Amino acid sequence: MATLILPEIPKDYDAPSIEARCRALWEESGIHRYDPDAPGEVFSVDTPPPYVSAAHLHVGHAMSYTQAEIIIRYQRMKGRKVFYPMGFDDNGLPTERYVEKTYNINKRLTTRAAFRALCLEETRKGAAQYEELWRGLGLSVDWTLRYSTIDDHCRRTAQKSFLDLFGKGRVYRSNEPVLWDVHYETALAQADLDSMARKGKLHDIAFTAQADGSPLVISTTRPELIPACVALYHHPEDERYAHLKGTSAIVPLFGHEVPILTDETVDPAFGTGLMMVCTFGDGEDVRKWKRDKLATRLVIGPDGKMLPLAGQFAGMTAELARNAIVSALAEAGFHRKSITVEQNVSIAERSGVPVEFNMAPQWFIRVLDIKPQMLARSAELNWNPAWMKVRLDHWIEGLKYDWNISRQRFYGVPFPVWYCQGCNEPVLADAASLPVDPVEDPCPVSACPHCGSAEFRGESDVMDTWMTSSLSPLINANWAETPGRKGDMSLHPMTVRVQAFEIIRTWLFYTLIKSDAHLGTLPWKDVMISGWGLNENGKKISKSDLEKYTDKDGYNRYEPFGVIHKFGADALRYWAAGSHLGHDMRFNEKDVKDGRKLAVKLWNAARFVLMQIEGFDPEAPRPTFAERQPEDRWLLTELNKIVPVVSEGFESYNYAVSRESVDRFFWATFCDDYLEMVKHRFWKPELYTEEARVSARATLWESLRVILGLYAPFVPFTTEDLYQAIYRPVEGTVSLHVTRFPEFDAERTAEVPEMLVVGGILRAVRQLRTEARLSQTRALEAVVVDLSAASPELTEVVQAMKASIQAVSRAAEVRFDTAAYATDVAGLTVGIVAGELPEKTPTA
RNA sequence: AGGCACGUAGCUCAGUGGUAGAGCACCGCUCUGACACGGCGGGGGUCGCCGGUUCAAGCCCGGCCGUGCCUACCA
Repeated sequence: MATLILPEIPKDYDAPSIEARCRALWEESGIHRYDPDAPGEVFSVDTPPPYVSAAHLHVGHAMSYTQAEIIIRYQRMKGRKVFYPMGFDDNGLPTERYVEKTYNINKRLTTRAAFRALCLEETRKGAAQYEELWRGLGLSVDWTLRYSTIDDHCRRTAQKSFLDLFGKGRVYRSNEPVLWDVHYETALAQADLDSMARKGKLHDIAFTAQADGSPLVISTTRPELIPACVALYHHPEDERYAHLKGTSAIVPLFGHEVPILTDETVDPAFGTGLMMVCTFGDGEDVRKWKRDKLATRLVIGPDGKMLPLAGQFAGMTAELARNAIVSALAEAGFHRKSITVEQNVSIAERSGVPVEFNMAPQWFIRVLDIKPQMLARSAELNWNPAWMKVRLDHWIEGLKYDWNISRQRFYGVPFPVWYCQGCNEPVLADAASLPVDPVEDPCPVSACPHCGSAEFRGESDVMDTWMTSSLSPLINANWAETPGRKGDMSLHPMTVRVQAFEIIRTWLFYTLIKSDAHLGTLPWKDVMISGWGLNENGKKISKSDLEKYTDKDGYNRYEPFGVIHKFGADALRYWAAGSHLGHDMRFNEKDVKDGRKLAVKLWNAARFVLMQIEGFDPEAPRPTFAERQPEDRWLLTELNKIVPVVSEGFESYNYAVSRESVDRFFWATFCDDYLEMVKHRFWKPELYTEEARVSARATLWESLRVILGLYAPFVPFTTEDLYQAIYRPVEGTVSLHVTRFPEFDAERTAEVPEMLVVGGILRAVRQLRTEARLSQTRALEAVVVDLSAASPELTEVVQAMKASIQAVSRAAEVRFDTAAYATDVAGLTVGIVAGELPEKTPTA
């Protein structure tokens, strides 16, 4: 059998060329492609479709996507059939605004189809940038499974979802007070709200009792809603106001009469204990309005300006009207006092302006009735980390409104609905015709089945963007049965949802709703929730962070392409694996340098191994484990020990535990100790048998291979490139990433107690060298071992390990004599004899 | 206001009952035949504070303080 000619590995670690080689290999070999017919269990991943128009990519994105991908690579190496698609979200306000701005177009002069074409074009550009980053990071996405929430398949799926929910009675249309964004002039869902703390003024305002003209003082932070006042309330047991029961009050300035009612939720201790209820100040007003059938007096319009009911204040913004009304009240003698208070106001997440209520017919998905069911679904899910579950549970418990899915915007997935102009009944699209746009497409029926009218109007509202993205598992599984689309319903439920924590209440919650409503199942078995990569000050990475901090090469510190360019993709990935799942992590370049160091160290360790094993034939029989040298048995045992630890870390999404374990072994045990020891066998052949070298070569060959496997999910480029050069010619597998992940070897578990002695002497000699100011590698005349206090067993071990002791000491001989320095082995003391310094420079 | 997470060496973070850890930074020594993007050694912490349980607590329990996030109708 011919000896294998081992390859030369370039001396310098060159990340860009390594990455280029690997990317080409992965692309050509198609190893990331999902093959439904392959054997094995499926591991499918529902990963966030980013907003392409947002395009502010930073290292935080790289972090969370990488954390998930590390697990995916592991699962692939465990032999699972990986289904890893990538989508892009191009619905919603961000895209609409972006395209409007970029092309400077007037939406009223274009059609949705034309607008959609522009969005698709922008999506294509934006997605290309994302794709380049994902590929650059080594994400093993199957790009043939790509989807875009604007494409026909996704629109079809979203519209099918609507039809199905309509058929099941889960969707309804109603003219209700809805949360309203006065900036973008659209309805919102509860999940689209944010809150903002600010200082406000609490005003005491006098109403007038209808019965006797006495003043009734209420406290309000929203005096501009006084014209909208429809009732006063007090607590039913508040004796101060008991006599008002059944009477009414006159609203100051505006003069209309409102009833005085009671409600348990009124806090008698707040303000005067008397409150006004308006159309509509908050959700509580809406609740009382519904329950007590109060009058309706809308005073704030869809654009946030005061309506005619506000009288002289009509046309003002609510903000302006607030001050103007207070002044008018003061002049008229109704204003009593004002105090400054801290208040929390609800704002629209997208526009940042305080939300108002508006009334318009909207489509809703009924969710309030299934809160307990959703909490049960939450409990069924395998949450990683487990404590993220309460975030969803709290959200579900706090839900107050059904999910409003109507948006009064131009662009998005249309509702597949027309309305009869005669009786206003909705007519739904045919399932077979999806996707449709009712603004442009004709109504599927020629006469209304209810009233016979032939006039129809297509719904011009579009769906909430989450209506589509909440279907990602069903988009992937081709629930809509789009022809030519990969994937089928055997993929649903998927294995794991991967996302960050801030979209638990939206993406995660809505997806649970959809799979439950459509199919009565969970959308996935597991969820993996990542934290955020923060800037150096521990804050969210902002746009200005991405504008500042640019170095002389033009690379921004938080910008992933720049980081990859400077340190390599593996370095950035390694950094990403440093935070425990779900925890935020501050980004520092110096921490990325650690990743770079690891990659370089791996490279050099591999080069070293190749140098030492020259002449090794990987296909020839190797010594059994029992036949190996003690150092070799020890190394293989230590390596074998970490394999289950690493695997269990990955299985439970705790990649950080896995990384730490491999790191400790690789740096300390393998490089610092074992490689240093094993050198001697090759450099001092006269002290060792050929069997000892054969044992070393076999051990180096095998252990490097396992190390590459263990590190493969973290640093896929470096490990792959080394695998290609060293092991592929022997093993024949196209890529390291489709080889089997290292497995625990039940035979390689023998402890090697001799190594405790050798290790103890190694540490002692290193210490003694430092104290004597000697280089660690300088040859010593002798290492002195004092066995006077040693047990017979210890003495025997020392004798047997004499060559190793000499090796780790780099000493010309081992002397048995008295010595003072205590090792960490009981009964064993050592010393060193430096001897003459070798002449370095030639003598004259 | 409630919930969750966090508070461990100058910095970033490990450490789920048994004598305080890593990396970076710092101070020495070392350019030795894988690697100076390296190696060896060292200094540095009353583990936020106060109680409790235990033979034993950074770790468990209670309370407080601080930070971040989530939730919340105090009009």
